[in-house]
Amino acid sequence: MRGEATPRLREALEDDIVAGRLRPGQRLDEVGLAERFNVSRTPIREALIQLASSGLVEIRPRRGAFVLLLGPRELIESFELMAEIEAACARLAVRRMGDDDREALKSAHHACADAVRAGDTEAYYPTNAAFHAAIYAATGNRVLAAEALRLQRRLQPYRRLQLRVPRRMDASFAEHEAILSALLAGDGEAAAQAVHAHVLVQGERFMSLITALQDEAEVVARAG
Amino acid sequence: MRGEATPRLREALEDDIVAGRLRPGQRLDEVGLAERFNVSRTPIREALIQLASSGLVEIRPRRGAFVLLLGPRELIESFELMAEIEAACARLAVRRMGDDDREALKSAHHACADAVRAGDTEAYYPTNAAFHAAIYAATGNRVLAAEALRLQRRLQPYRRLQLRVPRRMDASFAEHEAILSALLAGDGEAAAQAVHAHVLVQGERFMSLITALQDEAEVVARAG
DNA sequence: GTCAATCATCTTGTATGCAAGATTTGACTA
DNA sequence: TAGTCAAATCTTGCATACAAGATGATTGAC
Repeated sequence: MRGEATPRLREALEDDIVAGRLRPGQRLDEVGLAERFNVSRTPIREALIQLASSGLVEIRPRRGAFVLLLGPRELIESFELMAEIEAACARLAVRRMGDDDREALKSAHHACADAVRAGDTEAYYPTNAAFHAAIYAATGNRVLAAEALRLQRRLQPYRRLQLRVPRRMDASFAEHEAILSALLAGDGEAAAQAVHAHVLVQGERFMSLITALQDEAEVVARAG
Repeated sequence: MRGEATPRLREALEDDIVAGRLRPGQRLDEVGLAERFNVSRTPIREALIQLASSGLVEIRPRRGAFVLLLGPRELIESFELMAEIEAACARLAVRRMGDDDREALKSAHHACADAVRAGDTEAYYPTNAAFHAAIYAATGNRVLAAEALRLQRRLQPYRRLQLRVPRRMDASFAEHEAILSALLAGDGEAAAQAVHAHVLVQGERFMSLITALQDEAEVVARAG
């Protein structure tokens, strides 16, 4: 049990945030978390600091830690950044991917297809994330892939809301199909543009959802 | 003491690393740093964790913290990521920058010119960084700009070595000039390509320097 | 009855203590 | 003489303690 508390806590909290069990805006009480995980405040603090650095948590000095709540502007900007990075990934992937990368892409796409056929929105999140991750990996650039993954996780809580939009899952999957064919056809520019649009459309359709989320989170923040 | 030890320590250590006073590969002893800054190990640890998350320090569990030493592959990959992000910045900057952004770019460029005219390599680092930062800011996307700045700082210790190459400063400045004209002319694609090449060339010319640095750092690591 | 100020309480930020793993040193053996 | 194993030492990781700022409640004044 010695020497692995902090990483374990970081992963547990990260999962809670990414999976939506901890909502944006919610306060993260050090003592409460320490009791819940049966550790002292020290490793909790260290985990929170790491989460703050990776952009999932916001630490306000002397006021505590909160699940990061991105405002409308920051959300749009984050999705724009994500779109640019994923487009770059697509361009590089076309130039460098090997047969194993191609297989991984197809396999991830099929997993998405299963979720869509089953109409299982909940199952679509991870398969969707895996499809995008397969593109990152196909670049052969681990630093780039790690960076893309970091941003992906940061936005995951908000994507989750996005997919509540009716028919969004089907539209998303159709876009995946276009991306995949461009990638396999070796058309880097087409793949880049398709990915860019695919990511950006999520950010642009957010405005109404954001305000709803903001209200919701403020209630949570005040209640907690 | 007041509640500002950790941020102060983080900035101090970050400056030391970025400025090259702490070398890549060097060990960062918690007790030693605590004594040097007259604080306990706690804020030191928290600062180190933050630096690790932002990619300047590597923490090996139970073995201590070290100034991050990027290997050849990671360096190449990092510069490629930087090139992609800066290219995206250039594209967006062309579409969105205002007159104040244009002025800031010109002003930063003139500061670079001064350093070049004086042949002052040491003064060129910050002006060069400021010129690039002006491009990030001109995108109007703060999230993107913050991300670009983070990567810039991460690579700063290595850029410093890069500029030791003879005539590199002049070549860099000439490339800046091409970038600036493309930006001011409103040619996003040209600006993006110029920036991309400008950043990537630094990574590609590194191979010989890297090995030198690796040896140097290993000596430091063993001596310390 | 409402607003403000002060005081009690709670929470964070830093210091210190302690145990377990890592490193180093020294002795013993091949 | 070189290599290996073991014990002592050092360092980290977590727990606990304490002080200062933030929050909230209560009381007093208007």
